[in-house]
Parts: sequence; structure tokens; C-alpha cells
Amino acid sequence: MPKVETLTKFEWEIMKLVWKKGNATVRDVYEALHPSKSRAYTTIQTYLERLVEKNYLIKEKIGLVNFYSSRVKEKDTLKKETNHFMKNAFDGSFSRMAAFLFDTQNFNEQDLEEIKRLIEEKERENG
Amino acid sequence: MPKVETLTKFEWEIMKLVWKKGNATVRDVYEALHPSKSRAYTTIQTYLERLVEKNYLIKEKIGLVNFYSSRVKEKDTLKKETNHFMKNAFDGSFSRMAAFLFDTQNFNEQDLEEIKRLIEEKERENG
DNA sequence: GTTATACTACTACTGTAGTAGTAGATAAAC
DNA sequence: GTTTATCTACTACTACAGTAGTAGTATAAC
Repeated sequence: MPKVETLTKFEWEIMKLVWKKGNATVRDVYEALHPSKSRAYTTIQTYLERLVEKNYLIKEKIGLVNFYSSRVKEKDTLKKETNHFMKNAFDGSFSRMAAFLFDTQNFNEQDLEEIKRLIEEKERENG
Repeated sequence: MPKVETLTKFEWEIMKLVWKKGNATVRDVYEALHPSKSRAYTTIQTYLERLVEKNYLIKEKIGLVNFYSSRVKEKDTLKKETNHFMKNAFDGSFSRMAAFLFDTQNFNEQDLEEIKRLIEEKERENG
């Protein structure tokens, strides 16, 4: 029994838009995410409906139009998805993932400075 | 047209086993990953066959038995999957992900020390 | 040499992501 | 007040992940 655990690429795009805007109509998403109109209007509609079914979004009809807003917090969702990914790919080990990232990602001075700052902050927190 | 981009949870488990062992038979995977026998032997068989179709594994018949070994490197796969995830969840920004992790993950002194070490290493590399 | 075991090859069913069409209602435009 | 545009609700098709059964063949055990 396949269970919904993660958002797909396009579901992410929709959720991010909803988080940013507060709420969105089908047309909002259609216009915002696909200037190229690569997906039909009704495709977007289906996605939004399914996100409601999955309890990610709430639908509220105002006048004739449905407004979709988020039922889940961006941070909670990111955390869930990140943990899920770490679990799959790195046996849930943060430091394994960190080591891997340092090994393979190209990041610049700025990134490094930012991370150092975050570490120091964290250390101060920890006492 | 849905395209194969990522490994599913169970595919990950299989790939990790194959990477670790060098190769594996259906029985190997069946025994190793499911002491509980929660999946049928033939289910495992199907997974392995599909991973061959997707070019993740190579099948070689020795005697009567198929041995499956990896066609892709663990590191490359991890990198691809990590980038894919970062793209979806963090707009592809490493530092955004790092900031998020620092904000939400509980890691201990040891983790922090390890990360600091990695940063210094990286800085030395960069000159 | 028949029986039990173990393996492969093939087929098949369910659920869901991805995609979109159609019907019907309402509002806007003229 | 008929035409046009816009929206929702509903239906539907494909691909693939998840799951497993069956047929057939080869080996092991007796």
C-alpha cells in the first residue's frame, strides 16, 4: 500500500507558492508557475484538489472561486521531508550527510562563512 | 510523462546492500533486508529486475542464478539524489539548506566538531 | 526416478502521480 | 438576452511503484 510521504517536484512548487502568497487560486498557480503554459489549467486544478485530499491545503470558496491555503507549516514540512531524505540516503545520519556535502558540493567563501557563523551560534546556544 | 529521477525508499535499501556487498542475488536481498519476510521473494525479484531496466544494476547469470551488481557509483548516486532534493526543497541553495539544518536538527558537540573540521579542510583547499 | 526445493521468466493487479478533457454554472460584454 | 469567458466538479487515461502469483526448469534428497 503506497503511502504518501513526500511531496513531488511540482507539489513542492505549488506549496512554496502558497506559503509565499498566503493563499492561491488555480489561476494564480497557473499564471505564476507556468508562464510557458506547459500544463493545462485543469491539471493545476487537479493538483490543488489532491493536495487538499492529502491535507496539505485547505479549500475555501469565496464567491465562485476556490482559494487554497496551507494547512501545514513550511518549516514542519521541510523538516519532515529533510528527515525523510536523510533517512533514505544517509541512514538518517546528519554528520554523514554533512561530510558528503563537504566532499562533493562546490560552495563559495560566502557559504563557508555563513556556515561558520551558524556553528558558532549553535555552540553559544549549547552553552 | 513521469520520468525516473529518484530512487524510492526500498530501491535505496537494495542499492545500499549491493554497494556494500559488491553484488547480490534475489535471495541475498530477501534475507538481508527482510528478516520479517514482509515482502515476497518474487517482489524482491521484480525490484531487482526493474533496477536493471533503469540501468542501476547489471545482471549476470552464473550457473542458474542471477547476480546483480551496481552499474552506478554510490557517490554519484548520492550526489544526484542530494542535488535533486536540494533543488526541490531548498531551491537548490546549499546555504539555505545548511541554515535550515542548523535551525532544526539536534546535533551534538561531536557533530559540530566534525563539521568545523570539514570547513577548515575546505578552506585550506580553497587556498 | 519420483518428490521436494529453489530459481528464473513472465504476467498481472492496485494505487497514485501526471496530465487533461467535458459539462454545467455564472458573470461580463455587447 | 444571446455570446463569450471563466470557473468548478467530475471523469478518465497513462506510466510506474508496490506487490505477488504461476509456469517451467534445474538440482538435491531420498
